[in-house]
Amino acid sequence: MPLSEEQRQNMKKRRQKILNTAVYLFATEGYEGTTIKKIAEAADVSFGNVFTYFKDKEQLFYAAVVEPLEAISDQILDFNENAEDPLLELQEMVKKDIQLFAGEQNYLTLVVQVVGQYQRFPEPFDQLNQFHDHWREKVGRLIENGQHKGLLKKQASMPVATLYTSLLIGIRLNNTDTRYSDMWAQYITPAFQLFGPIHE
Amino acid sequence: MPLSEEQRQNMKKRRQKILNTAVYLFATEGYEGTTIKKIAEAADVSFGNVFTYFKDKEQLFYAAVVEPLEAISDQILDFNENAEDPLLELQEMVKKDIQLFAGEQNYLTLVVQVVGQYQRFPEPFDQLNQFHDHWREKVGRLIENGQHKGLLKKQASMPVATLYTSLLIGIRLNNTDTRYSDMWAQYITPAFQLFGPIHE
DNA sequence: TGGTTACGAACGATTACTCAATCGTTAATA
DNA sequence: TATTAACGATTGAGTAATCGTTCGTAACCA
Repeated sequence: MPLSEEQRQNMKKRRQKILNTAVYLFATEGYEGTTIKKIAEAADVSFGNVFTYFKDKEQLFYAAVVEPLEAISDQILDFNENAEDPLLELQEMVKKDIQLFAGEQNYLTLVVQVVGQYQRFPEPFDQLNQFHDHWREKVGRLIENGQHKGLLKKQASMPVATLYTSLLIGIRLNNTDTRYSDMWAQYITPAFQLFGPIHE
Repeated sequence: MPLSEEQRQNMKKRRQKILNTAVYLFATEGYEGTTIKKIAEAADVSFGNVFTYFKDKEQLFYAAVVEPLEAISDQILDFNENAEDPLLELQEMVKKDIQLFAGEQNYLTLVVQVVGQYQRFPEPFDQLNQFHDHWREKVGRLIENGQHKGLLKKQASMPVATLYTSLLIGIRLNNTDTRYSDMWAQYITPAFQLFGPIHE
């Protein structure tokens, strides 16, 4: 006797609500600081019901770190490393990434925790690390593209790519206020300098 | 009957040992993840003795965040914003800061936690924030110095200064391995690009 | 009625913190 | 110098509260 489609949808929504609440609480109160009781109350769900969707606290944390990553990684990797005009592609990438990082405060705070305490969270850290390597290498190839066309200063590409991703997570860390998203716009031009553009 | 000088020295050492242990454990295991019992064992001190030096866990955490800040802030602020050759001063500053951030893994991981979860730790965050403002403004003045001398590209100085401090904490976050400190050297030159140096 | 989700009281483990007892050192006395 | 009284650092068992997890029961739907 299978469940009705409506019920399966409701359960899916309920699971997602728990997960979103968990992301927020894990991000703002840490792993041990976040209790199942708090999550249940904030998600308007009974205490025991959390365990029907997630085996235990550790698995819930893992899901909170890894599941949102898929949605975000698609946006971050959405640029053409073989662009005809790599300078323009870089500039649009920077603009897009900065806006993205400005918006995603909760989740990125959670990411910062996992990366900062990677010894405590080896499994979710591994997932983040894999994505980070992909990302950095793709950025590195776009930089080399620009260098071959004589539009960027010649220098090792990977350190620059690493500095770029470091810069993004660093800005997120340093800007506690999300509200004034105008502030973020002023970072775009100077951040672009990092790649060593050659102006004629 | 006052304590002898030797005893007061021993107590000072004991306090410092507890504090150093606390920095390490808070950094690697988080606030709630770090128990007084763990700290006492790791510092080779009895459980109850921790409370003779620190009123409670919260005060110990505050001390672990704020006390090392004084030693580090002196090094970070050690540059001349009115230097005759601001380009050279900037370059040396970058080199020094990157080396400093490469070495101080434990404490900076703790800083990342406080900044990332600033709502949970308002008092220590406030201290970090005050120092950060000082630092950024001093860097900003050095940048303006360079711009007035025609050595740096004209642009708003504060966003660049903010990007610089963001970059530093971001590199620390992205490089989990301290051992290969050679790696850090390769960041110096590209990071310097951020300030928009004008080469003739 | 049969089967699955939702619920929350109960359980053992662990937490921060207290406190009465103990230990080590100091300084005055013999 | 040897003895001892006294003071404060040190100790860890004890306390109340809270944690993650389990599980029997209730509620819901096909």
